[in-house]
Amino acid sequence: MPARDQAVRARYAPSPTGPQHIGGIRSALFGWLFARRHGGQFILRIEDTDQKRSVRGSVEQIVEAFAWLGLDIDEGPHVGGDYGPYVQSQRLDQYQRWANWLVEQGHAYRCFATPDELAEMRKAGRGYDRRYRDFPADRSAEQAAQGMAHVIRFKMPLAGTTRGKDLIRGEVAFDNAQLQDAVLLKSDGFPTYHLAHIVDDHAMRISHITRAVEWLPSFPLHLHIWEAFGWEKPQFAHLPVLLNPNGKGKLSKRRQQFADAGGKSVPVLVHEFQSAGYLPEAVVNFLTNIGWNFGDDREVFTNAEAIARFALQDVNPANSAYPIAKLDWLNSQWIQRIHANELASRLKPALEAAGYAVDESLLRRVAPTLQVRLKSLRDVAPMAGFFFADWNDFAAPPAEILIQRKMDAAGTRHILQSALPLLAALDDFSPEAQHAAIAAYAASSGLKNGAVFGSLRAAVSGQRVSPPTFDVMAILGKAESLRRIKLAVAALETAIA
RNA sequence: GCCCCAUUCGUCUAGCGGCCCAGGACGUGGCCCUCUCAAGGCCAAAACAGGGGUUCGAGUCCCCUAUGGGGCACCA
Repeated sequence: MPARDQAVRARYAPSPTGPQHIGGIRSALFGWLFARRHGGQFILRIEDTDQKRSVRGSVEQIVEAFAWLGLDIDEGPHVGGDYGPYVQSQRLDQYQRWANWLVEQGHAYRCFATPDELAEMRKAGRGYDRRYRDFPADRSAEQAAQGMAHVIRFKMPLAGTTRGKDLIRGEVAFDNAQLQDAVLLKSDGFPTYHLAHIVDDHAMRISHITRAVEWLPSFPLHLHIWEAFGWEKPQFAHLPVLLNPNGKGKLSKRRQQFADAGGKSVPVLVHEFQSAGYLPEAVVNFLTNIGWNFGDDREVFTNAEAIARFALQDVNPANSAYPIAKLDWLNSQWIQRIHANELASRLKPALEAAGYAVDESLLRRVAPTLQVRLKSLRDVAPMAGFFFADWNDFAAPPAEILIQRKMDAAGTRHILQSALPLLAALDDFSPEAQHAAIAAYAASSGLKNGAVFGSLRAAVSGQRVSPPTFDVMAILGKAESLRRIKLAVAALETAIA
């Protein structure tokens, strides 16, 4: 059991195509957990060899997403490292040099087929027919020297079977006759993924390639390229992917509606989780639990706890439907789990976003009452926003809020008027003291607790749903609580008159 | 069309030949607790895709079929 293995280096190598998608993050997370488990490094490399698809600002978004989730990166374009640059468009000379080396060694060849010719071949049903595979070397070099447009293709074996070891699936086998002579270097001098990632993973000493299953079909190609270079191969793990919540198709890149998720808009981009009020701890916990499990039936665990147990061999090879409903539960678990003061500081932005000017010491007193009743940080505004509105502006809520079930205006007014002197008489205005006084009143008056407590709740909070009434009053203070109750009494007077 | 990978409750999963008339979790339903909303506790319904093998014994191994996912680009 290697607690430390300096040789372990895993990486996340996304294309900079915009906001970070949760599917990509999940793949990255498994590589990250693996690296951390073995005391290794986790590297970020930007694969921007397709100029058309690159989106400005993507790197910043990736870095922000990882920072928010608490996944630290050891080397990358934003932090540097010994094996940079970590952006492929800055490594072009490497790819060209190695592509030419493969041609010289006879492992690859120049292909002068035009786009029209290729379209023709595709139309005919089969792929590229390898027409330049045996093109004489001298003519090939001559045409290239004349500046004739060409790509460099890899010479795949024409027969036999290629076997590879996948850490998750075990041995996988492919019939070489099915494989094509893939393009390594495009006519614009940019490499394809196939060439670039191998040159980089070798140069950056990557020990374990963790990537999504869609790469499995090109695994044999990559294996042959590694062999052609004569480089020591890393280990491979092809990770399962996330499917839409209904299990149909890969999880969509775009935010969208899913019937199976109750018509709710399902978050898929990292910033959507943040703005929806999910805790990063909950999001990471959620993702870690898909395709991998803690091992002792525990569902709620920290990153550190997961790291201590993580193994790629334990990853479930099957793709999974995106179990988004579980995230709400996990989020509420995490909201209960963090310290109340920590919750307070995380709640502040949500309140401010809702337009409240937040008094931090007040928020610290309110936070404990919210801990068991928030599913999302965003729920704080409807539940407890009233604490942060200007108290001077407080107005009694309408009668339909004040009057509880099976009660009328007169009865409600009577309850509030009776409570007033009882509360006023309390020297200790703690929730417990209030509860004792009011519960005694309810019992002696023959009223249900619900009717009494509910009337008070509505009077002081202005809401039907709120944190526990006596907690609310304790936080508001005796004077403010009494003032609000009197306001409610007055409102009911006019309702009756 | 060809190739690859996968297949346990609605969903996420445990299970690596006997400990499984299949366990946990979310969700759902019920009960309890309860000042609202929650949280919490208890209970319930709910699955080994189908068919062949191998074996004393199969959810676990093999084959076929079905279904799902992915790939077959000068995208990654």
